[in-house]
Amino acid sequence: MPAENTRQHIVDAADRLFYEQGFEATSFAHIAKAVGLSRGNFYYHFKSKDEILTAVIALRLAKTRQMLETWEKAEAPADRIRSFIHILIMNRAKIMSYGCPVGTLCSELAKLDHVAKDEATKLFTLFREWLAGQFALLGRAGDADRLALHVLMRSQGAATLATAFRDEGFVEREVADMTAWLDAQHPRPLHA
Amino acid sequence: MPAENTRQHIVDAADRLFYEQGFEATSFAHIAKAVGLSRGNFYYHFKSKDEILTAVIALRLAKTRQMLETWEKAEAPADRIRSFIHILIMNRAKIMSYGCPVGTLCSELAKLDHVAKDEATKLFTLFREWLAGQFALLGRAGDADRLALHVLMRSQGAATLATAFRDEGFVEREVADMTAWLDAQHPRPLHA
DNA sequence: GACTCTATAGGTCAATTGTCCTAATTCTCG
DNA sequence: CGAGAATTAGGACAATTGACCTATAGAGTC
Repeated sequence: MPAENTRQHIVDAADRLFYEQGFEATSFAHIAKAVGLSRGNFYYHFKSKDEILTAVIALRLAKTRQMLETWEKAEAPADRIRSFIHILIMNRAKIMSYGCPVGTLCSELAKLDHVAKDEATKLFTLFREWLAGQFALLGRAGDADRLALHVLMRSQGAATLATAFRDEGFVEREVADMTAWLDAQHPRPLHA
Repeated sequence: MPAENTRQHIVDAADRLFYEQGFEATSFAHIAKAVGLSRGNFYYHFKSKDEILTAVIALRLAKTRQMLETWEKAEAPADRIRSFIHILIMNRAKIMSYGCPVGTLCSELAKLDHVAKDEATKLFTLFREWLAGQFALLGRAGDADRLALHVLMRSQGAATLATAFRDEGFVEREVADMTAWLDAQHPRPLHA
């Protein structure tokens, strides 16, 4: 029982630290201190640092799926997409400090040419396919994937610039722009 | 004479390695090996790793200014902005492997809460102000900065997704989209 | 040739890295 | 309780990190 608990604590701490400091810059000692565990004990739960990374990515995938499910509660696909866009507002404080958790992780793993980089990209794929599904429901099945990538692209760009300039007003303006763009994609509400 | 030469070699190698592997992941030994120099000798040219980073950022700022000057050769401001947009095409191979040199550096330094992070942001500011200047020439002085940030945002988003998905077609489509958007910003060519 | 300044090599330093091992503790269940 | 498994602590490992040091080679000047 405490085993699964400890494991979860480790993954939670690693998840936070990988986001705030980056994967490479976060050491076993950092995670151990955050969890209040001895360094040696780590290797009972995880055989390597890469294994922790895999667990963190799996956790993020699960959390993301859960978040997407929550957004499905909204009736209108456009409202669901708005939920996605509004993460930028909801998490603006953390984004201005550490960027987008998905984008920065993928970029770092790409530079390191890490084995798990494709696994991390699945986080993007999850959003991509979900967004495409919503655009299809909006009657844009023909270019749903293109539109999904467009929304992803704008979110990523906004997050990167938000981190660099630390400008809250910029984030709000970009979200407003993006929402306006979204409305222009489905002139007649609910035409599905 | 060979001193300035060696120093330049170090900065060039560090510039490349910081881009390809990231700042944190690049060690003195890596740079030394790349230049073919002994590790110890480094401290004659640079007192610390941060000092090399400062030199690299200064180099990139200088290179960027030079690049912007080159683009000014184009008569029409819209063509100049198109030059900027086309970096995505020109450097697509490297971008798909390592992302945007500016965006990824700023993101990494933000996570590390590094002293030089504001200095790195100046790279963005350079593009931002130059782009705003071009939009002003297009008769959009009123919202020139907003438009400049928009172009920067799209470039950053496109670069991040290009790295994650390694999709060359996506980059080309985004550049086409962005160019179309640009044309829509100045209906009458050269209205300045 | 002696002197000075620049530049380089190579060694040393403590600290930290990821990894592994063993001994001890705690827990579970018969 | 007691046997066995699950979990933990703490140390040890070689390798690497950024940083510093001294000795020396080289070039140029007086």
